[in-house]
Amino acid sequence: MRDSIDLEVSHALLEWYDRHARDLPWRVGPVERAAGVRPDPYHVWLSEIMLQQTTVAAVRDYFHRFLARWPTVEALAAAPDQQVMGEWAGLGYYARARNLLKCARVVVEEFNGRFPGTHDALLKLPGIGPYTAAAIAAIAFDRPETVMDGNVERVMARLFDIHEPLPGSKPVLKERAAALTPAVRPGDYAQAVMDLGATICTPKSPACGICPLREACRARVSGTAADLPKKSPKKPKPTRFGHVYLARRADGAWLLERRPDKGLLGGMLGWPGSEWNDSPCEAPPFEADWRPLPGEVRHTFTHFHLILKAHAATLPADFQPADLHVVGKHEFRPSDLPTVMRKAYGLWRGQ
DNA sequence: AATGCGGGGAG
DNA sequence: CTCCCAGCATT
Repeated sequence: MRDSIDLEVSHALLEWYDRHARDLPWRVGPVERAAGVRPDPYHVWLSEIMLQQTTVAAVRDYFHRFLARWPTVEALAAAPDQQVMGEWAGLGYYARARNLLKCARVVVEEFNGRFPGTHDALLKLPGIGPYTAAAIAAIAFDRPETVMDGNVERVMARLFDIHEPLPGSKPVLKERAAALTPAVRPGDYAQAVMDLGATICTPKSPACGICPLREACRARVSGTAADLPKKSPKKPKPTRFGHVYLARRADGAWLLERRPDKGLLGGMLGWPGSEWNDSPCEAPPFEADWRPLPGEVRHTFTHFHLILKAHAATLPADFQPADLHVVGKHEFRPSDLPTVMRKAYGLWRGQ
């Protein structure tokens, strides 16, 4: 049951949000919102998928490009897979892009192009988990759902001075967040907590002095805000090594592989090469006059560091190995490549 | 409950 | 360097 403290907190947050809400491309302006205009579910969904484990700054341009190229969910559903993967290239977590397309096609084929408006129905769609289902239901459909993301976890841990480390504390944090979720304007409230976490209640050196919740915050009283939430220690990242091979034909075409859908960089284009192991092992995809490119590629993935040596060769214009894609000189866009592969191309350009 | 999965910005 | 980000799918 909501007590008066809860009401005070959610009211203070909404009031703060009305004055300080960030102007984000997937939001409707305050004037429209006051007139009862809801944001487009397609825009909300697209932004929420992009924002999974990704900062607003990184998402902004991608969101505009996707919307310009595919203005509706029908347009996106009809897009060729490789176009969508290419447009997603550089944003990371490529399973999101594969699930984005799957989801768009389900929405078009099974829901007549309209996103379902309940948490449970949204949760069944590809790429939509508990957080995103709650966010879309609250923001686009005005449902009183409680969103739980990294921001909300941090704000709740501090507001209630919870010292139990994540992820064990998740149920308690969720309970606290649910108790604060108001019946009115749940979508604005959800975005208010996340805005607060992104701009005031930040991971390091939070701006407690200007926080709208400073009176209620128990961690501020204890002086523990900057140390919360506590997290269980994480494993160190090993370093792996490998080789990549940049083959260019005399006609300017490049030889690339499409990586399998499962696993690292799944579904993306990349240079053929060796496995990535503890020790480097050369593995040219075919016989050629390979020359080493100066320098090396250094890149860090979620769970390991990678050091790549790159090799280049020039081949006859009619050369075409069976298992590689030939990408013509004028179709080849480095921006279609994931970042590590883009870095390897950078070595070739800089040679 | 643990693990795999990108990339960039802040400190 | 380390940490974190509007997490999800899989095992």
